[in-house]
Amino acid sequence: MARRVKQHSYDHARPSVTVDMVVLTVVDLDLKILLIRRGEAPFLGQWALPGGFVRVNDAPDQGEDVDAAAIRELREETGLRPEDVYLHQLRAFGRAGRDPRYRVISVAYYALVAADRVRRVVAGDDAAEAEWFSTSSLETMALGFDHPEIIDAALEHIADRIDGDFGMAASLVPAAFTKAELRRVYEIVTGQSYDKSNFNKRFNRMLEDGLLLESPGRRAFAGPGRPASLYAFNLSADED
Amino acid sequence: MARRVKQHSYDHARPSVTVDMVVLTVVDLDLKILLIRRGEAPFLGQWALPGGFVRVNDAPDQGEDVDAAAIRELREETGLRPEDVYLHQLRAFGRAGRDPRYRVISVAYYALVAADRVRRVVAGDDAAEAEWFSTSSLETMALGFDHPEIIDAALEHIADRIDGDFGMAASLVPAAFTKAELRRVYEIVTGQSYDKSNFNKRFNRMLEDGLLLESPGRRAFAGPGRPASLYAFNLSADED
DNA sequence: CCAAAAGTGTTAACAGTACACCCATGC
DNA sequence: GCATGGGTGTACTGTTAACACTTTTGG
Repeated sequence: MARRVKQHSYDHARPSVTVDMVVLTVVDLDLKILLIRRGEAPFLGQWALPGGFVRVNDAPDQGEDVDAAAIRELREETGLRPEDVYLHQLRAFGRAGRDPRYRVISVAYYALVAADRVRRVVAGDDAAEAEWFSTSSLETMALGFDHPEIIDAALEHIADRIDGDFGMAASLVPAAFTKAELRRVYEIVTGQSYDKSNFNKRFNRMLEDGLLLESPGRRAFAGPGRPASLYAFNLSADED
Repeated sequence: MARRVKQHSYDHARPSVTVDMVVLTVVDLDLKILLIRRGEAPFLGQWALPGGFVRVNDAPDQGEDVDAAAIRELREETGLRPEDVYLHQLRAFGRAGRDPRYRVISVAYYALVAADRVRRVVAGDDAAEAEWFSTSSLETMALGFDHPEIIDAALEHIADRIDGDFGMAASLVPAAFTKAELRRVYEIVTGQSYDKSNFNKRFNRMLEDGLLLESPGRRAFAGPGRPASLYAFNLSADED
């Protein structure tokens, strides 16, 4: 086994590193994911996750943080800033052969965003088109790379954690929302159904604990039934 | 912004990618972590996490999977095989400057292993020495790189998840163990204390559910008190 | 009045908590 | 016997789950 590393040089081959973004929003009682249609090989013309290379160099600044690359890609492809979303690193995906061209290791992130904060969807410079798809329609699509695996892992991770992390639900709901809207977000993300009364009891506890605030007297706009009260997350409160 | 990627070549700079291993075991009522004393720059002579470069190339096989690199490093530095441990990817650490030499992105893994499965500790070819340290003694040590951050993230991740993942506790306990031994593992990993009676009730439920098996009639060896019964995890049962 | 959606109350089952107590063994 | 650790029982409490019910709006 050869000695691999000397003091200020290296003789091992390096992989490319990318970030892949699983950007999700809830709209029309459905969980939607942002995909881009690839404008380049490989998988030209197929849908795939937005993302791109982490910009690195060896000296002196070494380029951007991997987290910064995720934030940059998010802004380039959606116009969203990190304070508008719940952004979290999922994990690295590093199977050999996952990119047929050359060795690429990808760090996957997911971003949860409320539908009313989605301003524009801009195709980046390696994307021809961008579009929101229902996550339930993905099975029939031929996505590029190992992106189906990344998406599945992200959806499972989110479904497992949203019940214990108010920030996740908060990021998927408009600034002012009704109890029913919040409940539907939980139902859509986890796939479970939540009893209205029992959910409201949890909701009321969060109000008492100061995690939620009543949005001043206003009510949701007209529909067939009784108008609902509006609430907002208390962003200055600590969770738990 | 320049076009970056053509069909079968690339013109962007690449980072090195390493795996870092947080290898933990419980011994003497303490959670211990395996560290190696670095035999090379940077941080020569300081303690750091075991790990090494992911071996990649561009064609045709592209080298080893990142997961395979973690398994290889584990075996090289501890002699442990993946079936002897609970091995899990934590996440990627990719801050610029985390390695002072050149740009290195690291994928961190943690491995939980029972003290009786630890056979030997072998220093790899870039490590001079290897030793187990109490995790509570790390604050006073000057570890290399961003390894304190990685270790903190791993310990927090494990403490948050061990209560819901029997596999983690199972990997930290010998093949046959007593209720008290298992309880102490939970206490040491989470930092909480568990009421003996209440823990036994959970334990007995796991017995009824077939997740645990009574180890035939044998008893733990001598001490001042009453000998305890021995149990084993039912590895063929599905968790939940 | 009726339909639809918001919101409340009631009950039983279950799991977690805090204890007190008994059992088996070495010395 | 007594100290030490293993093991059980009980009463209290809070949370969840299932379901029935009332309230407020538009048509």
